[in-house]
Amino acid sequence: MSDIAKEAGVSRQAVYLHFPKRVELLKATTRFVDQQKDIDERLAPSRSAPNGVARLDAYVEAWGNYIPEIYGVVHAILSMADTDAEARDTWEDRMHALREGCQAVIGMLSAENRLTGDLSHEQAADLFLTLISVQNWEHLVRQCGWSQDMYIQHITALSKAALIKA
Amino acid sequence: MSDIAKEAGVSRQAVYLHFPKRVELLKATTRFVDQQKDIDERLAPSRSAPNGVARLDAYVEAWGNYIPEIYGVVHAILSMADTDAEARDTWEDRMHALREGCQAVIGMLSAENRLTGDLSHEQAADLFLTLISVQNWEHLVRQCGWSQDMYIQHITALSKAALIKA
DNA sequence: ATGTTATCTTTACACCATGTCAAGAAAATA
DNA sequence: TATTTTCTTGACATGGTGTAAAGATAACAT
Repeated sequence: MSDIAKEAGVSRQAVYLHFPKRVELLKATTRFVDQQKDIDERLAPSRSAPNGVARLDAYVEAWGNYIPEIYGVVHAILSMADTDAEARDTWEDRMHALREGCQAVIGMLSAENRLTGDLSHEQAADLFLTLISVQNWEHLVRQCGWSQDMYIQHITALSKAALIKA
Repeated sequence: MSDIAKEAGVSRQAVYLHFPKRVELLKATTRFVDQQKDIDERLAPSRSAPNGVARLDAYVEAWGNYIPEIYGVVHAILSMADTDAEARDTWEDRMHALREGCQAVIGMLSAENRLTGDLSHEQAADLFLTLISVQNWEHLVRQCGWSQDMYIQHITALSKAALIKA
């Protein structure tokens, strides 16, 4: 909080005046970034995709390329989630929103009879959500040094392998 | 540290006497658990597997079933890794050891010409390591409520889909 | 059994981050 | 110009990590 105040050229207490708790500041930051980077517009191609496979492609690409934009604040929230219930809730909200996108992909695949047989819709969403998690991005891109393109390409392939009927 | 001392029926300072820093205690705990639960023995079936696919199966099963045994202390180390360089090193050491197992699987698959063509050995190890990460276990088993069996089964299938030639 | 050493307890303190509180200055607004 | 909002300054509470020193207790060796 001190560092942020300093960076903003304002006193530490002024920050607390606007954001009583650390987690409030982080929540407000995500709201701001989501609006600034226009997450909704980025997801539009997925929503208007003509079929399940195209929808999956567009979804992984949109979300996967959004992760680096929000990684900083997401990481901060995630590191609070162990001890702070509100941080946990904030993260769960986002995961819930992301899961809805996953379910839309899965529903479309299922309607086209292209969903793999060995998964319920719930399990498929769990697995899809796991594959596109921030943690996996962090590992591949930040730890292993993969390029953003390589990441998108392989996570897409993996998601298809997991969800789509052979 | 207070809680641990209390649980151990000893003063807080007695703990600091044996483990000067929090991270030392966690490192010692992992060493102890590894020895107690005999991680080496658990991985033996993978090392003696007759072929790459069997080795992959055995590796995912051994490690995947080991994760819940060490999750507590691993989580504690991981949550320190952001701020503590030694915690980061400790975790990297373990990841390095895990990666060697991944590389053994990949090397064997490659020797049998069963490794997928669109991945270098390094990339294959990165991807394999990502799939069997503690974070993915955490998400599927703890968050989504998957059974240990279901987790092993699907992560194994996913690893095969990612690594093995069609 | 006695002296020595290692271990543990008690108490106190330093440091740092989060969060609170109150008084007054500065800025915006009516 | 009066009022309200915002910001600053400085002080304090809390909780966790880590340090330091003095004395108690246990284990051990001769």
